Amino acid sequence: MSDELYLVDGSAFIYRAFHAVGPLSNRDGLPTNAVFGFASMLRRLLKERQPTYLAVAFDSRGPGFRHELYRAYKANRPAMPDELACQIPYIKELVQALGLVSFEQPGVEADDLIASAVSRLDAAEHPIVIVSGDKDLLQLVNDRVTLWDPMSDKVMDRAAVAAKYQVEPELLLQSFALIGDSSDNVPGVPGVGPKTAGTLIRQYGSLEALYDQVDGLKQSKMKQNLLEHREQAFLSRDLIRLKHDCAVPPTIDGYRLGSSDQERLKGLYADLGFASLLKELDTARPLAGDDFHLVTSEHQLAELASILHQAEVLAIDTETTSLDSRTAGLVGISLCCGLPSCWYIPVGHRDRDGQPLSGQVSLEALRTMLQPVLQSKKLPKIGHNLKYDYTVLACALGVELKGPLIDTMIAAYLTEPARRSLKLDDLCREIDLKLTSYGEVTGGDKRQDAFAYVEPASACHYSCEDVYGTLALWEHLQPRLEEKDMGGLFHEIEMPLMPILAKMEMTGIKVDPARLEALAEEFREKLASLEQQIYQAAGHPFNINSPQQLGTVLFEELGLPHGKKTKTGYSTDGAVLEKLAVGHELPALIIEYRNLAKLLSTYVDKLKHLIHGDTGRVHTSFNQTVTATGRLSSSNPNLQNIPVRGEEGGRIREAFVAEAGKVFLFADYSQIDLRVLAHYSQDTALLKAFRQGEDIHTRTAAEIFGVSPLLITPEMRRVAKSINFGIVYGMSSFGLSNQLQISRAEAKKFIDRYFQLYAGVQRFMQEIVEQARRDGYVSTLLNRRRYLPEIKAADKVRREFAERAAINTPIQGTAADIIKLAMLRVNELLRDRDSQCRMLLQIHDELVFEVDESFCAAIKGDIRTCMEQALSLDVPLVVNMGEGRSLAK
DNA sequence: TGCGCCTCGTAC
DNA sequence: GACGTACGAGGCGCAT
Repeated sequence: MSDELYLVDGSAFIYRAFHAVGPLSNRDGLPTNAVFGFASMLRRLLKERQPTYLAVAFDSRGPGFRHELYRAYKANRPAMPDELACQIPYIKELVQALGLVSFEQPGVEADDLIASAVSRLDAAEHPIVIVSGDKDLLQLVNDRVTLWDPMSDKVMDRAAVAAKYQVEPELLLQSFALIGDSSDNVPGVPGVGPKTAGTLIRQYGSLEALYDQVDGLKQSKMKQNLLEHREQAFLSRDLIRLKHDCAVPPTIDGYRLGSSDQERLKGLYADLGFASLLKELDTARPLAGDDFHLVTSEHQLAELASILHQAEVLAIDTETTSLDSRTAGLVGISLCCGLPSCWYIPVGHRDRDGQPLSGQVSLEALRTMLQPVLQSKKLPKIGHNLKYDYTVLACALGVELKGPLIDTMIAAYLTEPARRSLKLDDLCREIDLKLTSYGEVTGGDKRQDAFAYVEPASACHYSCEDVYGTLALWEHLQPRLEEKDMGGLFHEIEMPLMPILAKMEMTGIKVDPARLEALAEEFREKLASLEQQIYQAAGHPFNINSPQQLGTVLFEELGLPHGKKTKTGYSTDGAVLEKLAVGHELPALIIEYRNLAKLLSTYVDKLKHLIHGDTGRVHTSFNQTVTATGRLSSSNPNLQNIPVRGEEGGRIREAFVAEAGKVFLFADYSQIDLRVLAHYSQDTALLKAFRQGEDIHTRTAAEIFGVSPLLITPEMRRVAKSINFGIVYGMSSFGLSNQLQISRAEAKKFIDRYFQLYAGVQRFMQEIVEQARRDGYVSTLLNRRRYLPEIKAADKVRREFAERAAINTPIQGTAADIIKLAMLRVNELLRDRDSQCRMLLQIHDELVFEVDESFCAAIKGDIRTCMEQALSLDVPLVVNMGEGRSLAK
């Protein structure tokens, strides 16, 4: 950061930019070359000089005091062309958006404003750089004031002025008065150029002194010119003399750079079509990194440890050999217990041949020295995606991170779950921190363990930046969480949940590879046979997996009636095929083929590859920052969508088996969504149904069909069940008619009847949409938020989508809150009973445990109680339990 | 070859 | 266009 004040001659640069940059215009045909040139100049200035103080001065429009002195002043200048004039407002907008101080005053030029600023601040002896190419401003140069022309990158200081004009800058005005300035139509004295003027002024010191003694000059053409143009010389001096008494900020603080308005800049650049500048907006200020320390010895590590013992907070980032935290090797760890000091401890860096580098710390020393700090229950630990580091430290170092845990990724997610990126560098960019990218530090090395080959010094810089950014981010996010009253949700639920999820992931679930293999073989055989039958029925081979080709076969070649269409062609989804199956053999074959192909590729084959060699278990990731509603998600593999319906689905579940001597214990909430709906809506009928422990679908059927629950047929119950589900999702009569294959009129009758009986539900739906419109967001019982900006969209499709989300999110999200609470409670219950009972999976409304056969009966009731008592609603929460040796139950 | 989007299908 | 939340496979078009 430079301490100098930069005074930019804005008007001069506008002209120079206009002429220097070739023709350029935006999509609307607006000329943009001057704005672009101006923006580029400022960009370079800001980037290269990183000024703390900067102001831009502009000429005033219309004639000024110099015109009053001399009508011909600048008379030789053509008027500003329209193509330039129309760009001026954009340049001023740019300067404002950049957060720069700017001045403009009636009747005076930019030079005068700069001179006034110099005069004011020169007294304070503040160093000043005038940014201009205009020689008139050289008058202002002195020991602390220089002139810099960024175009030519020339700096004019006192010495340079003296060399060029043979006089000190203080005398330049006198000299210039004689020389004149043809570009401004300032006359001067004919025949007098820089050399002559320099000589004269050096000798006499001023115009007055010169003319006092002009008689003494020997007779010459020059003397004659001086005498003849005496008035002109004095007038020229008045024209060139800069005004020093304009109103400008009196102290340096008035010139301090404000913060730029990124949104405004984005809008401006977008309007002007400045793609390159737009792109660059994303590159914020890089970190200086002068307080980043590489720990190269155990002695230094000991010193660091003693500092950390005093710490009140600790940000952590681990660098590893793999994205898989369970198996990753530790390469280094960076720590920060308060900005800006950060440390990097290298432990696993290797040379090109894979040999360990010297100047590192051993894993053992790291563990010994840091364990007390890492396991301190008092010291808060901050990380970005801390579950990753938690797992690495547990698996690679054998240390369980303790203390209040703080994950900035989760914090950012809670404040705005719909964010498109939760990556550390993207979030840091929003607080104006530019972090080095992983690709930059590894030099594009694509190996999984590329980081191990990074020089410790570069690794130190990179890793310290991350940990610095993480702490800075937390300082930014913490108040935002509090503002939204989400501190409780964050500290009491999400963060304590994180290590529970980490342990579930580390534990994994056993999968029997032999069963999978047998299944794979069977499926492959069936698929091969189906494939032949399909080709036969179609008349020729084609790619069955391509909906496009399938559409051609079904609807063009075979001429079957096509139903709905997708954006890209005919729909061939299950519902369509189902209808076609009555009239032709092919659709039925496709349905069966699709079913098996899906199971084989997504589950059987995929799972086989994910079984971990030494444990025979698969380890999913439970993602805590993905969904819009607060649910968890599961990936690699997704264990939340293992098939459960259908015969083959059950066969896949059979491949998930409990360890010898153990059984799976299943605990799932009964109708949690509808119970939450009852609580939210306070609907009398719904509350009553749940309080009396009735079968809700049968009850609903009885209501809408107007018969005794005893007379409800399975078909009637199915209809009621569809409605109950549909309600939670904001389904329309169209959707219901589709779902049940009934007419829209019939579907509408059912829905109307439903709302008659459950009027409170309808009121809730209206109110929650209203609330979303008013607040811009909806909340769950535990204060989780989802913003729904599109609830005000003019586009009906978008708006209605947001309305359905407004209805569904409090329900789905509250159910997610409840099961998270339950997981915390159950975790307490099972504390220190790891060997007897471990939580393995969460599937939205269900928890799966692996329990000692002998312990199952004893713990079952307690788990049920934990879950049922997780949160007190106005209806009871009911949990169904089951046991089995496999997930097939 | 790699990426993003589309369609489809699985779960709750 | 029409039912909310996810993950992921395979196809396909496009940029590299």
